[in-house]
Amino acid sequence: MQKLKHCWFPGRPRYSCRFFWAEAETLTQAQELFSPPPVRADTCVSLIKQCSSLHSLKTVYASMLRSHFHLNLYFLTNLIAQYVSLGSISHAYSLFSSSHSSDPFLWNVMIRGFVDHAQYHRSVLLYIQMLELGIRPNNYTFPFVIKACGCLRNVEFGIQVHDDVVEFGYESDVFVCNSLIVMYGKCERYELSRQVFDRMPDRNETSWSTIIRACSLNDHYEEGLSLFWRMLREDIRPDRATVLNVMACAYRVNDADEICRVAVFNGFDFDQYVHNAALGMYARCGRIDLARSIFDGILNKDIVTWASMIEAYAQADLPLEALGLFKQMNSQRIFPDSVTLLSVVRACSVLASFRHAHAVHGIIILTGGFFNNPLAVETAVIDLYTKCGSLTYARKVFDRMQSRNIITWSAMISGYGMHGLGGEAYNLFNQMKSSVKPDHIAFVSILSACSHSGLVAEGWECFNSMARDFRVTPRTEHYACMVDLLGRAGKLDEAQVFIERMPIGPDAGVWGALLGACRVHSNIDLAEMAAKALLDLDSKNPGRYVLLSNIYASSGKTKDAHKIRTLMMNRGVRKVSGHTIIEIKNKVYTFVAGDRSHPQTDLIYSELERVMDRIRQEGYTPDMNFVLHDVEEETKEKMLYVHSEKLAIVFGLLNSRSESVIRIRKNLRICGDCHTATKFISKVTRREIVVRDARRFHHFKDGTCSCGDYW
DNA sequence: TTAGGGTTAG
Repeated sequence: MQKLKHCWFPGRPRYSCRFFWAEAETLTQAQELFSPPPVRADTCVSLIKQCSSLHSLKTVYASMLRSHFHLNLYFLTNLIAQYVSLGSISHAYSLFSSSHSSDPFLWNVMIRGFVDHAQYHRSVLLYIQMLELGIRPNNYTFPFVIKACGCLRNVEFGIQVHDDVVEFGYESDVFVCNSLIVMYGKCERYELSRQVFDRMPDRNETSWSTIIRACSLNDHYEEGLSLFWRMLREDIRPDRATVLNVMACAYRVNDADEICRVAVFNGFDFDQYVHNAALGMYARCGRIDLARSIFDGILNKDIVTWASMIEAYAQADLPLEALGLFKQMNSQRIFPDSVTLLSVVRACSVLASFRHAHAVHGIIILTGGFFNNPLAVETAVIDLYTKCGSLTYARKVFDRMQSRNIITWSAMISGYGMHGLGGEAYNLFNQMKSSVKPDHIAFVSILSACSHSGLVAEGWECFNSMARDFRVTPRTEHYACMVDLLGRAGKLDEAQVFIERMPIGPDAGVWGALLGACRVHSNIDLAEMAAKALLDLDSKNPGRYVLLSNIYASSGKTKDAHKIRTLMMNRGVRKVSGHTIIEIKNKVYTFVAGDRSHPQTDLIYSELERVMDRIRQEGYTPDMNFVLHDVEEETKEKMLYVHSEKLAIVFGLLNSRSESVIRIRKNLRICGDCHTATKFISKVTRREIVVRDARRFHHFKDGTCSCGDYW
């Protein structure tokens, strides 16, 4: 008996067969019978590249072992590259490790292999190891490593690699620079992208394409467009990628038309990618009709075409159209991918219909999870259930998930926050910390949850831990959450000092939070200060004007209130009209203030009178502050009792079973008087009423609201 | 052996 050591065996590329024992004679016979023919040097690489399966590649590798070609660096590099392209990163790395080579070509292939398989951390580690071993990276190494930094959103390491680029003399290489532009763009450091672009001695089409992409990723749409026009003026012909990138920058129909003209002129009139992007572009420009005609004009609709149109409807607040299209897609037997499902889920979230949410969740289960990103879809379902009012279902999905990432945890934490369960959100946040490092959005979720529940100490604790424990630098949205938290809790002076001490300039969100707190606690002086900053920073937002006007009105300063309304009109800012929707017996009904369009109008109004009488007897008094200058967007002529919330609730009372929960959705924040009235209605009718407004959920039961009047 | 592109969860 002897132990086999160097036999070929396709399943084990490192030619050790320690689990097999055989007689020496048997081995010799077997080798003679089954050994693959030796490979020839002139055909070795083409043989490797022809392999379309791991099995055939392993056979070629076995032949190479017989000829000792695995010791040839050129052959080995090709072999590793082929293992990578066939998806076996473990075999590739095993061969790479055994080679102990310091050839940068080989290292580049392995670094690229990790990047191609989304193992960005490993590619970065390999790059570090390469430097430690004194192997010089070259112009091919940097694009791979820089891409990994961009995908990891690790700008700190990206900057270090950029330093290496300079040190090794590749700062003028067009491939390296283009990679840097993308990496900085992805890491939200547009100014660095632009710096690289401006300093490039030579640019190619990709340089223009990538800088425009960096613009769209960082919301610098105007700059993206102007770079595109400049590119055309410099007689650089846009390629498909440039057209697609600039389409993501267009938010005006005129620009969209112009880009389409350029696209057609450059021969992209029959390009499906460009058609799909154009569809999305027109939808973003508010022309859903044009988006639909592009959709209808595409004869061979691919999955992206369908997903883009469904998403366009969802974004345009047309959820029923989105769901209708999804149904049409299913009837054509087109299997949805995860992106389509995410758009469908988003449409359902807009609809806030528990029944639809349940149905869509059912469809997702029926697909058997045969789509590329189940984690994203399950996370979206958690968000969907929380937005449709069911924390119980959201939590069930959360608990049954096999893996969770930071987005999953944040979705659940936000869900608790939206429903006023700050304590649960805080517990879950602490639980999360042991498995996942919180990012900046997770902190927004928890700070906002603390703010909605008045958890001041917990909010401070989380805020202070951000930079100290997790190296997350607070952004303006975190400061806004803290101002909201302090302001709602009545600590207006503390909120003001907090703003004064901010290391970054307060934005509209921060001032808006202070203004909102001033409204709750009737502090007119501070409100004026916040509003002064706000009306400059966020002059197009109608809610800001209405809020300030309301503050003036409720403190008797009707002239000032009127002045603000006039300013708003003069600046051409139009109010968003408020509406409330309710779903009854599989049908969705929409109400606006003073709505008389419904067939049951007479019945609704007489029932409304009756309900209002009953709640008055219970102690309800109308809050007249909301009469002349209603909370946000409804016309001031309307009387309180015909607010859309009350009409929808009464409609629900008339058309649902007495034991069922009434669920309504308001597109803006609930009016203060409606909030009070709904508490009374829940008491006198003994009905549970769930209101989802633009900010959060309110669960009304037995005369109280889950928000504790803290909204 | 290198860079960029249509839909995309908190």
